[in-house]
Amino acid sequence: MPSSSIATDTPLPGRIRRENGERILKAAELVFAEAGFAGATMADIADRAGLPKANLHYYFGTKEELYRAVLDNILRLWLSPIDAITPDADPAKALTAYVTAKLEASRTRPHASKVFANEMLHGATQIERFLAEDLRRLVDDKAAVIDGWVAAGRVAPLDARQFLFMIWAVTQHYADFDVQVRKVMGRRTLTRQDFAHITAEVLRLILRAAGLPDTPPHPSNA
Amino acid sequence: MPSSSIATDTPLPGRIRRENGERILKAAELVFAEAGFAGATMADIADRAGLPKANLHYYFGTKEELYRAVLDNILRLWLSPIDAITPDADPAKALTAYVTAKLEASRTRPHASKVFANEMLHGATQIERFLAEDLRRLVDDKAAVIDGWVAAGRVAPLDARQFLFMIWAVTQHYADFDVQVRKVMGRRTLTRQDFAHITAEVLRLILRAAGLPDTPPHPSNA
DNA sequence: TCAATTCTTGACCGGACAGTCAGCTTTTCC
DNA sequence: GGAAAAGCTGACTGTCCGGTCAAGAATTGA
Repeated sequence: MPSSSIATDTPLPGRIRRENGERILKAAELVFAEAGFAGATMADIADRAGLPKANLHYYFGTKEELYRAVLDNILRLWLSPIDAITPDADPAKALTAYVTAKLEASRTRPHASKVFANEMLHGATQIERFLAEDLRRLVDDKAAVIDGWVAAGRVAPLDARQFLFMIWAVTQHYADFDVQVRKVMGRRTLTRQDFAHITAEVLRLILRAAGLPDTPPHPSNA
Repeated sequence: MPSSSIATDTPLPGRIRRENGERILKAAELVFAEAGFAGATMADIADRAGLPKANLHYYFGTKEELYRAVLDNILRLWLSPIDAITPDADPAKALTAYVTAKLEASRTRPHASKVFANEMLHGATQIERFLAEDLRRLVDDKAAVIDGWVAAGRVAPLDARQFLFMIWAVTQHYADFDVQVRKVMGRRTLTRQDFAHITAEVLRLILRAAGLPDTPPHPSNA
């Protein structure tokens, strides 16, 4: 649907490849999210992308290659919002920004979250290295930042790694376990309003867990 | 392996059925946890149970029937520890008991947790009714209890449902995403000691989220 | 002991699925 | 305009897997 923009109509070498590649990746993310790697079929992905199956194999040699491409996209997406956590940021503001961004990702990209969760659940064979290297480094960094906050008395004493796990677990829960959330809350779907409420309540819990005072969101003019 | 107890050696009608049934269920839980429903094969389950494949179909007609039996076992297991949450319990004690029990379940029954998570992730088609009826009722009940605590000023203001989701998300995270936790913490496996540490830190966070004072665990003689 | 019941299992079947390929069309670039 | 490159696809194949079955072995209960 973004093909209605002006530039994409310009015929350029590689245009077809890029457009179809993206179409396939999008369909694949959806199908992998719904069915998992094993349960997904190339035929189903092809149908949802509106392309014949053989065409998928023209762009991505194998199912596993396609799956890895989907995961790559997701990992890139995954890491960025944590940038909010920096040594001299205000802890309450930084955590608010981070949690809000993670919940927003759960709302707008639930399929990405589910593919990631599924990969974890089944042993993370495709992204072991990512976890053990990139992610570990990142967590070490951010844990050091939070430790700094603790040492400076800016947040209450806590284990920074478990605190980060908690933020991940809670925010991704609303994408990964959305069925459970919906059934228990008696909703057919989770609306933007539902997510606004959830964000406020989750922020309250997480900020309080960090020993930060609840700041009721009143329109400030600072 | 529990066949070394005295009673089970006594030949009794139905003994074989029970023993083989349990063996298959145990193997199935493991394989479904590792591979998901679609990725699991009856042949693999049969191998792990040490039985020929045709025998599985004698006890459980179809793969789906076997899967449902595995899920039934898990759901029963899932609900029980929440009993700790009652109107006139001490909130700190009740929550400590609940969180500890949930983390202990993640440690001792990680496969059960993963099967459950996988079922959620892929739309909960087998347990929709359970979620919408049993679980919803239970959550309504327990949320009312927690609301009572809030109204009495015994815990800080919070949305009881999101608070329960948070406890579930965090505690189950250590079973479902164990790979991530291990890789990031640089552990090959999570030991009992690791879990003791995790339990203490998670409790600290959750109790503080509920506005309950941190009580450092010193040996009391009350 | 012996018939009825329960349990066991190798061999087999049909359908579904990932992946291939040869021949075709479209696009690119000079 | 035309050759080369890139893109497309229907038809096919080999494998894997859930499920069946018939014939036999073990267990039960009298």
